[in-house]
Amino acid sequence: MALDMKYFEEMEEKIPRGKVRTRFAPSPTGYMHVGNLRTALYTWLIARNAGGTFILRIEDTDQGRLVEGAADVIYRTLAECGLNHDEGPDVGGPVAPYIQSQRRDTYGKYARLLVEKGHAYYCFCEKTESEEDAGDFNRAADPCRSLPLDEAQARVDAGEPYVIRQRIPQEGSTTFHDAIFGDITVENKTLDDQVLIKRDGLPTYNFANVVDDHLMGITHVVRGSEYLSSAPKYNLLYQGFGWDVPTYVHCSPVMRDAQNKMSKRHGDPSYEDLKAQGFLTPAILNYVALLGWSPRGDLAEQEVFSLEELARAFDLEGMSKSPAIFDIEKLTHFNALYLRAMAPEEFAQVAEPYIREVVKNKNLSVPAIAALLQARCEKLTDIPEKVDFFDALPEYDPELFTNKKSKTNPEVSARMLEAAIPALEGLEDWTAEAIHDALVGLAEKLEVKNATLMWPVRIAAAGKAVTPGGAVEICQILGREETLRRLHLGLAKVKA
RNA sequence: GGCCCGGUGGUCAAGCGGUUAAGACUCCGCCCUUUCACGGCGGCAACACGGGUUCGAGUCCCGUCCGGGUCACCA
Repeated sequence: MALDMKYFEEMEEKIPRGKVRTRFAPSPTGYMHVGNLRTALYTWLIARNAGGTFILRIEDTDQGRLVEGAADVIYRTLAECGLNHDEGPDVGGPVAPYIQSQRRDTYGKYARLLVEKGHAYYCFCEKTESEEDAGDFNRAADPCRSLPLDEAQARVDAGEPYVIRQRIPQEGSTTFHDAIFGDITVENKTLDDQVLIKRDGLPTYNFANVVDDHLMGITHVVRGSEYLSSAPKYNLLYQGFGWDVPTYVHCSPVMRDAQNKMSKRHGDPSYEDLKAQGFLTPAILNYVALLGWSPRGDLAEQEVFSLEELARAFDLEGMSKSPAIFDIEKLTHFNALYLRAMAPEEFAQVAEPYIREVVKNKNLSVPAIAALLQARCEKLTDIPEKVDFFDALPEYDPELFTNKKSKTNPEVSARMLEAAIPALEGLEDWTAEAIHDALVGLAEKLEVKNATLMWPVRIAAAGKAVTPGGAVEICQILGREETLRRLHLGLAKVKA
């Protein structure tokens, strides 16, 4: 069977050239790791920073690991994060298809081409797992390596099962360049004749990757540093085909602690999990971007970045070589920053479901409660436990009326509440200003500091020691009737 | 174990031969104050170790130690 050179020529002609092209190439597992998300982000940033093209490619060559609907998680996450792709399975593009399982015949053809060029060979051996595991498989001793091509071809034609292996030079060394790590050289004898085409006819990740990256015109190959050690083999593959080698960008991993990568298995949160924990997408992206990359020059001090700002500021120079430990506390800090930076209406909108989880009373104003919360929560999930007292006055200990700094105790509190009740009862308008003025005026009249009066009022109104907002805001939100009811209850409690 | 990579406070992270070694998170103290937050101010805390090179080394070289990755018909 002769090679159809026309096919290869046509494939070459389709390749877009002249612009930066990057690709995010996940294998569909059903969830988005934080590390994956960061890789996607960096890949997107490199493309956007250069005015290039960002491509999504699905790598599903492992038939044993297919997960139903897993690709949807990827589409949804990228869209939600604003990491829009210019080409991909769902939007098409000049070098479609973008799903590896649909490119099967391509890999076979290119593998055959490589065999023809002498950089790969058919292998009919069935090595046992123990042989492979022991690492004592001696490539040079593989009889298939030196099998004449026509002989091998005959066996293939006869239907004998085979794999195709890369023929690594026995001598010399291979040097490749990585944008983050610089030049790395390894001895060829430390490389093995890796399988390119599996017995089932599908390509291995390593081979499909090289073929697709070339055929899709990828200029920057961004991936995890776990691929650093297979990069020399990639180089040899590119050279074997006579293709230009892309710029490698190997990103160090996101760790859960000093020795373990973040992983689903250890129960580390995925992107979806973080959202469920009350984190905002832009805050997650911002934090994750800075985990492994830092801005230079004028921007060196900046820590809050929108996606657009990141795209403008991003550069390979700022990438870190060492692994970074994911710190939920710092993510929390970024989240708090984003929460506070929101317009009050916007915050009220995102906070509403969390407020309504515990505040069922429709008479209580969500925007008013949200206003108290905005500077007081770091995650949306902090909200419910902070505002539960609005709906129902909790059981509380009269000891709460005692506070040293405010100079209150049960006796003082009784006196304060007795004075506060008529003062509030007589108010014309139930506004924060009116309540504030009435109470401050009363404190002045009683010749006590504000806190001495405010403390018992707040405790009686809320029934808990720590509340978002002070006595004035709480009373205002509660409304006149409910406030007075609670103050009377408090008075009774403190006199008992 | 072989090969490859990495190593600045607890964490992220500036630094690219000459700095009192930035900044952020966390923690602590103070101020503000109607509790708590927010905000403001201040503080604790680091160049893994040993040799070189150099007038001078966190920055360059070598070694040691520690950590990670990889050695699949998984990606």
